[in-house]
Amino acid sequence: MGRRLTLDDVARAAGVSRATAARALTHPHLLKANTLTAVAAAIDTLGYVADATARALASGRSGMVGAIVPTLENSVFAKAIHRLQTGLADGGLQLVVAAHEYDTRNEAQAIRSLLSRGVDALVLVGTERPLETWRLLRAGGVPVILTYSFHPEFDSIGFDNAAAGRLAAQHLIDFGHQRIGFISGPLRTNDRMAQRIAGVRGALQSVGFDLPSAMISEQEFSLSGGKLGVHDLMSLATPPTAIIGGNDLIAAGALHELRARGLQVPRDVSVVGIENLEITTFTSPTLTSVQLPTADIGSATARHVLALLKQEPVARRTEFPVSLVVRNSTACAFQA
Amino acid sequence: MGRRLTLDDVARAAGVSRATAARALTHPHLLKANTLTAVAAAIDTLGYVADATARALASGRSGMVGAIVPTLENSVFAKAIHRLQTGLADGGLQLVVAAHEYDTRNEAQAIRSLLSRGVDALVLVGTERPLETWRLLRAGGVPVILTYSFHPEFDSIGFDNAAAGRLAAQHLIDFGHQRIGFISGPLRTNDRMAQRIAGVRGALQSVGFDLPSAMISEQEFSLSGGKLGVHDLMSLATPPTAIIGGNDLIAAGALHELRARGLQVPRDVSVVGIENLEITTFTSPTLTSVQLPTADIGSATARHVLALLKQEPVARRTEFPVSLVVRNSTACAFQA
DNA sequence: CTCTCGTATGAGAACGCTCTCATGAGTGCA
DNA sequence: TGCACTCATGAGAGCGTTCTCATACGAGAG
Repeated sequence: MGRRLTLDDVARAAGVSRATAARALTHPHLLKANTLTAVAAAIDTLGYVADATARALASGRSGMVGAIVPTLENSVFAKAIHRLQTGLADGGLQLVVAAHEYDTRNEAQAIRSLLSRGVDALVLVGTERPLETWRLLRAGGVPVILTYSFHPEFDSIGFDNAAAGRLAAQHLIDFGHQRIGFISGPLRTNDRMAQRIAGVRGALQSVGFDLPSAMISEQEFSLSGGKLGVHDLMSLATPPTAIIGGNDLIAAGALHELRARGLQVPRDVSVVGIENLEITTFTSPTLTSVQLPTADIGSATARHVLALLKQEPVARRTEFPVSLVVRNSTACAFQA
Repeated sequence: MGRRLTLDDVARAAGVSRATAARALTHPHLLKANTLTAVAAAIDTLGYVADATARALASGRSGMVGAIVPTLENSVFAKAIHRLQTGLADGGLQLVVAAHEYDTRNEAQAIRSLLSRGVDALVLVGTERPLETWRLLRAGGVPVILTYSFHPEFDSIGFDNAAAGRLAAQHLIDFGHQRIGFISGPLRTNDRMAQRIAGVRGALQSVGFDLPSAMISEQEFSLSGGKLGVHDLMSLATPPTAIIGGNDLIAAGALHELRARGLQVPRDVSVVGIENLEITTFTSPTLTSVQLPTADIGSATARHVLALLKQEPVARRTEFPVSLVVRNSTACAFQA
């Protein structure tokens, strides 16, 4: 196949210098109309495609954005990453992804790897990471965008996780519930979940109740996680009258397990989810849930990165609202 | 912060030439033990990190692998991509992802973009794409790995989609069902779904029945898709006595909608899903489903790419088995 | 004691682009 | 007609590696 086509080939074919051919690609407005078309024609007939690597080396911009998430298997991240990718692609940027699986060492490793690759921006999830990693980020010389949590020092795009917890709890409190259980996802390196718990606890405490640690069951983000969580919580001497799931999958699993145990939802136990996935309308009863702006985070992050790289002004902080969607899994507590 | 640290800095600090410093990184066995340690020490104290871009330009290998999937929002791809990414990372490779959203033009665009980026390998889904795109792939000069489908010309890793359909259908046929409906996912640019349908049709035809096109409802890959599909199929003059969902989400949605319509599953209608997600054990009744090797495909693809780049011999074709997991959503057909 | 070979290192040319600076051709004004 | 100025293009030096080729140094063979 001969060697790769280079800009020199294009230049020769178009009868111009390499510099001019290059300009046709990167600064077309600097060229006279007919030289531009000549170069364009040459590019077309030859089928030339610029080498992004060489371009990156010479320009110092790679056209790539790195994103490191806990896992792609969780829909909350899969959806956001999907939107992020398509949004970036529209702006001509490529997305490089990595999953750290809730391990800060993997994350640090991935950050190093992406930085050495020269990504133009780095998208991370959450704010919980060792000092050394923060140092790495500051020294990276690359814009860092934090998602799903907020940080005073870095650009952040997310929502108020505590409010999500508070909203769920307040709804239950309004129904007269005092003993609320929380089935959380993995808590290791997961400030989002910690904040949701804090929100629930705050709501309870503000009306004189509490969320003791026995009322918190740490599980996987899955239907089975919800099931196991119910097993935990309902085995307590004084089991909760309402349960909040760390996400909808957990809540749906909890719903299922409660019914399997012969308990009626919401008559015996109320259940609230967080995320407001499609599944909330397919459970029985349908699941009250806190709507999370998952897709918004992805597209807003894409827009943010694009603006940043175009040197356009951007808000350092974007916070999307959360809201409660009431369905049939919640009702008044019947006091014993 | 001063300028970026380069190999020359390392060489100077270690008192060797740049070539030697470079060798310490890429061909350490060529160096005398003490020069190697000297360079290693210099790298360590300076905190040098090689510039992957420059390395890519000079070596012709980028250390990046491109993957283009229809969407990351479908768990079948999210899971495989997750495994692919972690597998590649273990081998020091970075994953660049793109989603084409079932549009071949987006896919071609993404392929071009990734090729220009110099990815060392390209992972694609399915075999349905315009001739021009195939030409692009052949001319790309980069190993291409096809997943979820097989192709005689390119390395392929997947499973037999027709068998998945056949397995589901045969199970229903064994239960005496003759009129089987299929609620498929999007059919555009989706040979996997077409093959599953072909498998169902083949099984039916081999026992003298058929799968008329009226018995196929094309929907989104979602719970609602299943719901709408049931709406379609059960409105027929002679509705099916069994329904196969293009994936588990569709099947679960169908299950839900059938019950909402007062039909009992499996007494009145049997339902089979494909993928065997966790949700199959949380529906009521639990959902019979065809187990797909989703995660296997991701990790096998990672291994395949790694072997390919190390010039190790690899099987051109890897096919994982599919199997039927029988649960409570299927039973004998009651003939009218 | 020379000749040859192998091993460890150095020198410097790529890799394919971008970008600064220099140059030449027009343009408008005095 | 000449001068300053702008606009379009060319020349060539990087960007930070890798890799080929050349070289220096020992060691073993004749």
